[in-house]
Amino acid sequence: MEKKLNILLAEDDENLGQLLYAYLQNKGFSVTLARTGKAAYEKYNGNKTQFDFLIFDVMMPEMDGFTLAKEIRELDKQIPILFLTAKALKEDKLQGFDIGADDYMTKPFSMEELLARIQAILRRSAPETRDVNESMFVGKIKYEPELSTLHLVDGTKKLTTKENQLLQLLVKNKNEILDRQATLRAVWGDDNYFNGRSMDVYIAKLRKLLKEDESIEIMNIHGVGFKLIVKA
Amino acid sequence: MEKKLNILLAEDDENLGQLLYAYLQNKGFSVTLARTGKAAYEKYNGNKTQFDFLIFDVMMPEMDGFTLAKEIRELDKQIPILFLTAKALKEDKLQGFDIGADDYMTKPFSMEELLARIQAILRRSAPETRDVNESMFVGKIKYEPELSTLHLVDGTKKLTTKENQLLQLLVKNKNEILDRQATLRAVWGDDNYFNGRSMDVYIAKLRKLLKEDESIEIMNIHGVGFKLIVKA
DNA sequence: TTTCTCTGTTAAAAAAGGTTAAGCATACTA
DNA sequence: TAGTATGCTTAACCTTTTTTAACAGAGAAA
Repeated sequence: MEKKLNILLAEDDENLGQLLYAYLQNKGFSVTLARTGKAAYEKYNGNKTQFDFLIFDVMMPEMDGFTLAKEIRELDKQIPILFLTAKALKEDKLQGFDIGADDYMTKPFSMEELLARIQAILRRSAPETRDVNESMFVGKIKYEPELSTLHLVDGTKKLTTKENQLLQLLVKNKNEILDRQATLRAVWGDDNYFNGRSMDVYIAKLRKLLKEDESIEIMNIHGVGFKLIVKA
Repeated sequence: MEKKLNILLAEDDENLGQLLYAYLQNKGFSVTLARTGKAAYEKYNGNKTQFDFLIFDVMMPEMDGFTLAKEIRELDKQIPILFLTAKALKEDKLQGFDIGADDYMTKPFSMEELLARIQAILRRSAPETRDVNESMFVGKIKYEPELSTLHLVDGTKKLTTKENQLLQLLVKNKNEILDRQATLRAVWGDDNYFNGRSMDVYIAKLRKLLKEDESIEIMNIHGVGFKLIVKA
């Protein structure tokens, strides 16, 4: 039984938004529609493990699609992103790919082709990495992000909101650097928070929780961020 | 050193074929050019493991791109295929995706965009899973760059971020000159940092760490940079 | 040689991070 | 409604990491 894939769609045009929403829903996807880039960013941050595919209009109020994608790319290097744009300008397309777009569609486009491109991208993306939503293992420790629970040797530990958000990001960037500033923005929501130490306090909490598995290490990259390392 | 990727390009138009050949070759790919679908099929069959990426014109004599792709898809479900076509017709594109295309470009297109799309597809198909346990030897000393650890005679030494970054660069350029300016940009990220002495301090640190192995030497090339020498 | 620039090394200053505990707000609950 | 538990932030203090300063040598050029 296949799990329904979750698409986050950011499109400010009411009509097109509704149309895409209905079409993709009908094709078996679960779709979340956001009207602005900012709304999309917040929905993404609300539950990072929720989405499997991102479709962003480039031109949107409050936060354009490129900026939005750049933010999210810092937190998730893998998730497929497809841009929609009215402009067919070459530089735009190239900028999109530079950010790490997987594809690019110029309006107007046909629904069928959009679907075909989504499927082409999904076919290529590794399925094992993505369908880990409901439960996964960090080293030997079972982790259920949806339930905010860690299954430790001495029982199940319920994580707090912040602990869970931070661990999700670390896990998603396993063996890669998780940028400090981007994390502060995503979890603590404040750009000018750079002096706060909350994040460090939470890193300490997580280290303590995870230390029963010696193969796990949260390594600091001085001045940049943290890296969750899971040794084989 | 990165492995050169092999592209099989099937294009019957002499001019476009040559142009693409030269461009992709210049961008660091190894390209095999076939003038007909049949020729491409034969080249593919000559050595199936040879190619990493396929680019097919749709309209070609003897065997069209779709038929060619269909044939090859039976033998290899994974290899990325990108179609080139003069037609922008919807049905054509959809037929292409149906066969299992990864992307589709309509002539005329820009070389840059072609490259961007190739890279987007490759980025997805090779989910660069960096091996955390990768280890190597610098002389007799075991070095795990991903874990920032050196295994010295008197125990395991954990390198700091900067020590590790610098050592990685030295090792990557073993027995070759590592340019000073380039290193400053790469590790210290600052173009106009050319007066700072941090790098020299870290060279000194590394020398101290590595001096237990006499076959290792970090040599200064006056005014240019450093060279990590490992005697046989 | 003389002079200037570049490098080697050490020590001290400064910045960033690790950790614990105290404060604060908020929600629960008796 | 007061008391209590919970989650988060802030402060404090200490450690580690990085940068800067200082001075001595080495190398290159005049």
